[in-house]
Formats: sequence, C-alpha cells, structure tokens
Amino acid sequence: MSQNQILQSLIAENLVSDPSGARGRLLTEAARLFREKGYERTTVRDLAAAVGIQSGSLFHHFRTKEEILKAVMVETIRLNTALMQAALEAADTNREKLRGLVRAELESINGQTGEAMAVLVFEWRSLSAASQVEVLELRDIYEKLWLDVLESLKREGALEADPFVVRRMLTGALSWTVTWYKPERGGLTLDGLTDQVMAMMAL
Amino acid sequence: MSQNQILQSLIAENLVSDPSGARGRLLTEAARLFREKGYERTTVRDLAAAVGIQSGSLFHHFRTKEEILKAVMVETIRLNTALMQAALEAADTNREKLRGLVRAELESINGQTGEAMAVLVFEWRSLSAASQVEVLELRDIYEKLWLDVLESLKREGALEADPFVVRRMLTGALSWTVTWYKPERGGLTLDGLTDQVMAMMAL
DNA sequence: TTACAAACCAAGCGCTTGCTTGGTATTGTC
DNA sequence: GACAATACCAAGCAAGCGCTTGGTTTGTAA
Repeated sequence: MSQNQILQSLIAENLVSDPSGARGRLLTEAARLFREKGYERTTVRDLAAAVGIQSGSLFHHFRTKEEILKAVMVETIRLNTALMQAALEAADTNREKLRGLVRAELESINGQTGEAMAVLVFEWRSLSAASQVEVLELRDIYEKLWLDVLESLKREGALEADPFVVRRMLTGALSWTVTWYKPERGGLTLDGLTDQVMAMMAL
Repeated sequence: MSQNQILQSLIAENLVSDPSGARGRLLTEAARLFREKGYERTTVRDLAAAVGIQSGSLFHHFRTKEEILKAVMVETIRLNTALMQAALEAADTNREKLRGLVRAELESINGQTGEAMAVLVFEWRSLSAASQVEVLELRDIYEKLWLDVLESLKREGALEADPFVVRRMLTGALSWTVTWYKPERGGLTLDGLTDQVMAMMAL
C-alpha cells in the first residue's frame, strides 16, 4: 500500500480528516502555525485568518483552542501508526524492518506531515493533563511496533544496548532532524540520512 | 577542576550570575518555571512571586521578559562550554574524550542545570530573531568541541558515519533523555546511560 | 417552494498580559 | 549623618487574549 492509499483508507474509516475538507484544512493550517510560532503564540484569530473565516466561527467546529491542538496530535499519531505498520509488512529481516521504521519516521518528520510531527514533540506541554493521557494511549501502540523489532535484534545479537533505551535515543535523534535536516542543501537524501542512522548504530 | 570550581571561576569573571545573588536566584527560578510551564505560559507575575517580589520590580533587573529568557540561555551555554572543555582535558584517547563529552552533557541535561538546558531546547522559538543570532554564536563554539573529537574518531576508523550528522543525532538523543530518564527509578545511573550511548554506537 | 440545519459573520465581553509610573524603603560610601 | 544609588512596592494602563452572542447566509432534500 502506498502512503496515499493508507491515508485514503484512514479517511474512509473517519480516523483522520480529509485535508481537502473544512476541518482537515484547518488542522493542516493549525499544524503549520503551531510549528512556526508555537501553540501559545498562535491566536484563534491567526487560525481563523489562515482558513479565511472569522475567529468566532472556529468555535463552531471546535469547542476550544486546545481541542484543535489535540486533534492535530491524535490524527498524526493515527496516520503514523498505519504508516509504520505498512513499513514493517514490506520488510523481511529484522534489520530491514528497523531500517523501514527509521526511514518511515524520517519521512513523517521531514515530509508533508512534518509540521504536525513537530507539534507533537514541541507542543506537548500545551496539552491539558486530560488530553495528554488520551494521546499517550495512542502513542503506546505506536511505540510497541518499534520495541518488538529492537527486541528481536537484541535476541539475534545484532544489538548490544537495551532496546528500550535505544528506542528513546532514536526518538530524540530522529525528531531532532526537523531542526537541521534540509534535503535541498547538502545533497543528503532521506535514504542517505537513513543510511547514516544505521551506520551510526553499526547496523 | 571540579564542576563547582568551574562555576566559581565563571562567576568571578562575571560570565554567569551567582545563584545565591538576586539576579542568579531569579534566573534559576525562571529556568524552573520556563521548563515546567513553558515560556509563554509563565507570566511575569509568576516569576516575581517565585522570588518574592512584585511583578513590576522585575523590570528593575531586566528590561523585558524576553531578556530573562535570553539570560538563562546565554549563561547556560557559557557554563556548559566550560564543563565540556574540562571533560576533554581529563581524557586521553578520542574514544575517552567522546565518552567524557557524552557523560558531561547527560549530567548537564539531567542534573542541576537540567532545567536551563531543557529551556534551551524547547523554548528556542520564543527568543526574538535578534537574540537567536547572539545565542547561536555561542553555540557554535560549543559544537566545535564535539566535532573535533568526532572527526578524529572518523579518521581513526572508529566511526563510520559523518561526524556532523552524528553530532546532530547525539544532540537530539541526549536532549531527549530529559523527557524520560529518571535516575531514581529503573536503576539506570548516569554512567550506565553513558555506557548505553556508547554501546549503541558500537564504541 | 419550503423547511431546517450547518456554516459563518460582526461585535464585543471579561479577563489576563507585559510593562509603566510615581513614590518609598534599604543599602553602601565618605 | 548626609547623600546617592539601588532595590523595591502599589496601582493601573493599553493591548491582546479566548470565547460568547444574536443574527444572517448557504447547502440540502422533500
């Protein structure tokens, strides 16, 4: 399944919003603005202006500003979980599975969904405690995909360090690429970057 | 030189504020609050209350709220540069030097200066463009310490990946530990964590 | 055409924000 | 003990914030 096919099936199941619809367009713009200026510095007037409506009209679609942030995060995790599962299915060996996950996560972080992914990392604290719990449950499913592969690699002897620690390190390292990786300059492609990550781990 | 001796000499040179003085106490509390609630959610009234003065009185010490954020960041980088230099001097081989840097940065991130380090990572966007330029200059000095060691390791053949990319990955991985590493539970010490990082890189 | 809900606008309320102001203690210096 | 300089307080201003309100337009289906 291609990336686009996965997105389409999630839209069909009503798990993520269609980016061409009103709600989806707002969420896309919200992710862009939250990423660019941060959640707190982005006003409901900014959000409304970005989609061409009045600020008050936002509250017809979402009850609060925070609900918008939560929706961005929830839909992002749902999409990414599906993308990672597809990456796993396309690989045979555990080493290839890890490479697939790394490559897919790098693509999520630095591709079209990059803004939403950055929001997930950097605006976490702006979520209310209640919403954090909800989003954490989704994230656990996502993390399990990684841990299973890393644990298999450890059992094979290909990995020396603790799988749990390695996943945490990879989370940080891969997320951080959003602050410096620019494909257009430097000539480093996403595949090249993936190679570097694997080389760094001597895998 | 011990950590404390380094701090003392920086205070003597007026490069960082004495934590027991009025200014230093404010910066410590500011780092704590910025880390806990984020820069935007922290009000000048919060900051003032934390050191037991009126909100207006803050502006006797700092011209703007942002100047407080900048001061936290500048002093943190100055201290850390000194700490890294000390770590390098204490090591002989390049492998040991890298281990020293990793260990020192983990200590900065997860020790007493951890709050300020987290602010440096997560509140970057709240700095005005002008202040960002100033802080970036200091950071370049700091980053050069790392790159020199990584480049030597590459020349030795101990490292396969690109030094520049590896440093960026390490920045992300080590910074991220602040979100999950809790020395009290899990039984993983800072030295143990350092070992894990080195093991992950097969070094 | 009618009926009705969903989508939106124009206006603004109540509150919080960073910062200013004018004045009063406190401290250090000769 | 005189005199600044420094550190602080009490009060509040102007602007911006999230969100509400009452009413109008648009889309849909019988």
